[in-house]
Amino acid sequence: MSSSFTHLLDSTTSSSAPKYNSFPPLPLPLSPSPAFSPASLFLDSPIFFPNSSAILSPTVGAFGGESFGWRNENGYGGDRPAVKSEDRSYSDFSFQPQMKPVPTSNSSSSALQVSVDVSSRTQDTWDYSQQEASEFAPLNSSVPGFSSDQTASLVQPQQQQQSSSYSYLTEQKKSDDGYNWRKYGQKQVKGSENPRSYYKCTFPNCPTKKKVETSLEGHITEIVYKGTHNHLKPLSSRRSSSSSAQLVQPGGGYSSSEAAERSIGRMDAQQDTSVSMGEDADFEENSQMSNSGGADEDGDEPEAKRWKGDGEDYETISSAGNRTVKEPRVVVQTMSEIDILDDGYRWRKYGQKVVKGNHNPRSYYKCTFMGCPVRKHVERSSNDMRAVVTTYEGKHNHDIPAARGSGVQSLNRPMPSVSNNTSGVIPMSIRSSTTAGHSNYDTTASPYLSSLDDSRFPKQGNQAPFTLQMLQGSNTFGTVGSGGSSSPFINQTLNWEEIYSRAKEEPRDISDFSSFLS
DNA sequence: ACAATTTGACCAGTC
DNA sequence: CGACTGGTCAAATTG
Repeated sequence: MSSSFTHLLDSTTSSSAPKYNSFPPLPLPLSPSPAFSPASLFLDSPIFFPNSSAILSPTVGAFGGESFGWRNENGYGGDRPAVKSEDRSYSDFSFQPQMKPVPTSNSSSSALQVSVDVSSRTQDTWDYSQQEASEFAPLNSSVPGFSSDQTASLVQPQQQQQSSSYSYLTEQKKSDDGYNWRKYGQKQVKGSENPRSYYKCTFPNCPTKKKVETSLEGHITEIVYKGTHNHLKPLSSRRSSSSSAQLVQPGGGYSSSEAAERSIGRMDAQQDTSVSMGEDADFEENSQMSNSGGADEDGDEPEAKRWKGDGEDYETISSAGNRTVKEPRVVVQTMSEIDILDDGYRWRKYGQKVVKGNHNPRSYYKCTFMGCPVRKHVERSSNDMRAVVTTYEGKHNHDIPAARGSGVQSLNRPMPSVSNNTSGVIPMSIRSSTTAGHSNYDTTASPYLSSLDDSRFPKQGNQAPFTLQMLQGSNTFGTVGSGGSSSPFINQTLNWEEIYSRAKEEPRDISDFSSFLS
């Protein structure tokens, strides 16, 4: 944590105001200068992805960032409420215990908005501490043109927080972190007497959600973010409505912010009907992920993510070090493939269920390797009986068990999984455009990707040859970072919900895929 | 009349 | 297979 920032906050914040710890200094060699070039950011950033696919796709970071797993981060401070993000490595800020009871979503910020001229920064700082470090960073790095400002802000926490002398009234009317949120649910969860409230970012198509637990007294005890904002913070002066939300254009103005937004937005498109197809089309045309035969967007759950209940709690899987990343992966295989296909791991079936929208039962499996968190579920596509959709969640923390018929395995293995690094690409993974878009994979796999192109890629005889391009396309939206990545920015959770929803909702993907295979 | 919130029902996933 | 849980939806309610 950057002690300086923290101190600043502490010293400037009134006792009644929540205090946030900032993220540790970011390793990004970014310059806050207006002249800052997104391109340079992209190239110079430590989080730059070595893998070409990642580079090629502007969406990698962006969408990846969208990932929807809930990110949890524990606040520093023992008694402080914990702010979580899926990636536990991001620990960033905490609230003061003495925070007064305020509406869950409005815990802090008020003061921030006071400083108009730096509103964006102010907010950024705040957000940053909460989530942007994790969420935006990926976006910035991966989306050319995406606001360098934000990134810069990460590096330079501003002091806006000082204005902490805000009134609660103000606070209550504004979102705590500079974003506008809409509450869409509240529930009493087991094991805690504190009610949990669910919020969605009101910015059109933004997939970000957060859940906030408050004590009976109204103190926020925990905040968990899910997904990444695909836009800049709304100007403080007009935060009121989602529709009116404005993008902050920091000083040099990055024209790309719009593009970034758009591209990102696509992920959510499904979620939000407001997204026009035309935009989508544009997006694809302009984006580098065009080839995707299936790539799609979104991160976690952003687009369409919605199948009902999408917000499931994703299981977080620890990848390397502190990070926990959820990574749903969807693999579509034809029945014939399935017969011979074995991913090399051993699975224990622990459940089966018929889910809405597909009368075919979905089985649920867990990897039997001790301590391995990976799960998968398999179901026959409702749209194409020849296809089976397998969705993986998590990364194997071990190598493939001793072969049981090794030869074939290597060829068919749908998901390469190498210790923590499975992330990346899933060989064979076929993702429809939509699916891909949602993908939450961790493309971090930079190292992974590079390996993808060859050995890891299935090259079965009659199987459709997957090209690197295809892989890239599929990964395009993958989430950034994760496994093993040391950079907090890189981590993103997967949107597995979206992947999921897409697989279910967009038959076309599956069929395309099938045809592709056949 | 409108927007935001509340709240019971529904769903997917897990046991 | 059914019970349970957390997350989401969406109608009803509130401001």
